[in-house]
Amino acid sequence: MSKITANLNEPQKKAVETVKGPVLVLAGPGSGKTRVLTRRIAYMIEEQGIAPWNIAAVTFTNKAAGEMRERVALILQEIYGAPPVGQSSRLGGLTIGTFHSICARILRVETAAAGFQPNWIIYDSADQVALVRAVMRDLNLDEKRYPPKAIHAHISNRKNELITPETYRGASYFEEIAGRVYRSYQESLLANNAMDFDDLLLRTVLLLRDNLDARSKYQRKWPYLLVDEFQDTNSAQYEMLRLLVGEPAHNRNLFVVGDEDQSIYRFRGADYRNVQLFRKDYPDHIEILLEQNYRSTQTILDVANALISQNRNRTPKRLHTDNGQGAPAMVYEAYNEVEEAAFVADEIEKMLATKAFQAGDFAVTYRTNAQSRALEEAFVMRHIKYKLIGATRFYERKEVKDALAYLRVIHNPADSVSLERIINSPPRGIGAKTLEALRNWANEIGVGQTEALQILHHGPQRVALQSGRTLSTAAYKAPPFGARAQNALIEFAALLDEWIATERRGHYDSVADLLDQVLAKSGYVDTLRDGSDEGEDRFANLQELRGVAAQYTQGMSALEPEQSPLGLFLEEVSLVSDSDQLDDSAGAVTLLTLHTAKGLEYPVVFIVGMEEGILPHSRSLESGDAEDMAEERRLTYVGVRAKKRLYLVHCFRRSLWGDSSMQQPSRFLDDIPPDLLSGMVDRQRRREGSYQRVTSWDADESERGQSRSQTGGYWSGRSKSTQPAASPFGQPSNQPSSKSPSDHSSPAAGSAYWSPGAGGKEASARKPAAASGPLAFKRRDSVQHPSFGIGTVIESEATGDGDEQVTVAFPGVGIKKLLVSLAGLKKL
DNA sequence: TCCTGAAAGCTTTTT
DNA sequence: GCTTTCAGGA
Repeated sequence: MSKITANLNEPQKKAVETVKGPVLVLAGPGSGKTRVLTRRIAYMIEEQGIAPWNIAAVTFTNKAAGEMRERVALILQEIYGAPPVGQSSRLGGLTIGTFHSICARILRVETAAAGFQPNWIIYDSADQVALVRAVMRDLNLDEKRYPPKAIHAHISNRKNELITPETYRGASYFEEIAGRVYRSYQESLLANNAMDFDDLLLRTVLLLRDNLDARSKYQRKWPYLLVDEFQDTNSAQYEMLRLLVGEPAHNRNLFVVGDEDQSIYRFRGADYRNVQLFRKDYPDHIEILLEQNYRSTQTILDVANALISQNRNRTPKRLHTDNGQGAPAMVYEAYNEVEEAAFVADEIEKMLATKAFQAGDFAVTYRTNAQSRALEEAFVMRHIKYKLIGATRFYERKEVKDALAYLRVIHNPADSVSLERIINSPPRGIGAKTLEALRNWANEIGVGQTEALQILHHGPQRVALQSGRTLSTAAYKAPPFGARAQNALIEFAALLDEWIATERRGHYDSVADLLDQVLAKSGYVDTLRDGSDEGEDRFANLQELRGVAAQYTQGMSALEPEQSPLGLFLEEVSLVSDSDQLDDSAGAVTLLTLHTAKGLEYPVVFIVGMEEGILPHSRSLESGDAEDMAEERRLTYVGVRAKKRLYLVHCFRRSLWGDSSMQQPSRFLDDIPPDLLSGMVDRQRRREGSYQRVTSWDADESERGQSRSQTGGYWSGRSKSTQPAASPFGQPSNQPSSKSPSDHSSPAAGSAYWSPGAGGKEASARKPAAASGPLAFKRRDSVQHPSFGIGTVIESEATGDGDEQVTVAFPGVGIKKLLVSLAGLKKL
């Protein structure tokens, strides 16, 4: 038996060892799917002798990709020891990346192979909308009647359905307009030598579909394909997979892992029905269900099940766990979002005080980014360290975008969107009028704006000579600028020219050098650092960007010859997401949206804003589309990812767009059986609009043994409730608790579990067998390893997939990182 | 051309 | 409530 599959349960083992595909794995939450994927890769390489360069694993975030690669390396190193001398890694040539990054690589290579400069750049969402807006202005379309954002979304959706401007057919007047914009937008992208996210997929699919050579080349390159989060694939991505796999008759090796219930990206074209398509397209596939959960307590799992079982069109799964019953999920109604945040912060403080948890154990999740503000304020006030994921994304900050725009224009002078962004930033006397004139003049000559600048700077003869092209006669006429404007333009053109030359000749060590030069000579930094705190903040962000840029050096382009360091830098920066920056440092509470929370797990999870209009979101309520509502439910389901404690919090009132309105508790709360919850609110009474402020817990409650007197709070519908009376820290008092035997046998349940001061007991009472439970090893433990001998634990941490990674110092051997499930470590 | 203050519009979710 | 856009004056 392979050591790689030791300690896996039967379905997991089957998923790893079934090397003949196609394989469809439907994996419930917390069922160890990352583990299965990483071990399968390790198994293919070491046990099956498959070359790593014949394997491609596709994920949806760069972070997941990076982690997967690290974990595979770790497994291989642990089981088989250090790689043979001269071979730095067993994983050489292994492709792990997102759909988008893999497509970008393919397109770069193919562009270069076709003899073109692969220096196109990738536009982010803001650039894309800006370009749509510019195009619509040219077409004289009313932005009020046709919001550029909506038009852009429509175009993006069509692209994800593989509809090109040529095959586009508009069914309504709006769509007819959108079609015109689409065509024009696509032309503009081409003129700017740019692609949007959707182009990366679309063009790769078209390449593979229409170009037999390219198709067979990549089919031969990657006979082994693995896909994570398969339910989040859109039509283009599914088609790309199909093309890479080839005819089903080839019986090529396709392995996909997904969970229809966790499909939450419908808005960007993801279609969980691809699971059904897969079944149909690969009738000989093997289907494996992973139903054992290693993450959560049974109660939390029951909550999740109760939520998701209301959805139709799903593959029923029976999720179960050995982790024990655990405490009920807690429902709390706060008066408003300020009190909601205060409640969350209070609870976290109390749990921190028990020492049973650290700040990094907590996640506070919400539907929309806007909800983070109140939480942040509460945390700042209480000096609780937190990290906020995603609100103002780093790469969307103005100063960062400006700096990148400079670099983009240097890399790709055709990029007029970036040029227009920086041409007068800092102000250098090139205002709207001058810009307009430049645009028109460039149009007239039939060149890009950067080239027009060069004509202005060097004269048409020299530009024509250098580019080897004939310029139109318009280029030789006097330029239409006033003296002042023309001087400003020429001065800027000279700067740009110098930078472009520096880059072309490779006269910079790292991208950071280039960035320094640009920011200094453009005067950008001087203008930014105006002495204000804000200026310093922004400058600090640029320094952070510089830190990233410093990693892109001349040396690295040897690996990817078709790209300059600058090109590599710009590409990677375009394709990272904010969650990729999520570090695992345990020092802070994490604030993040439900979407970004997917794939992560925390001992304690709060879902705030469990209200109609927030979760489910008003857009989904108003659309009346059952699929929209189903997705909101899946999103809630995805959010239920606590290992031990789950809080569902909602508000009585909430301020939205300035004014405050009454909120109804989320319908999803109604779907959870009351015996899984504590702190049940009498929602009937709530609907009648009454709200009772409770500042201290009454005698009635203290009799039940619950203590929370030190913290005032809001509570409603409790004392005169028609439903089972409930306290926030215990089970519903008149609910029979016989349902869960562990409630009685373990202090890790019921009131003691939740009350402050009982944390010590809780930690010791936990079952050591629980896979995702407490860690089996701690600092200073003496341990024995079969080959390394006796050592001392330096550090131990839970890995993302329910395993535990222990760092051990072995005297005379060195420091080793070991996975508990594999290493055969014994505690002495 | 650039700065200021007022007004409008805005918020799902992300590669 | 907050950010982006617009209008008007220097």
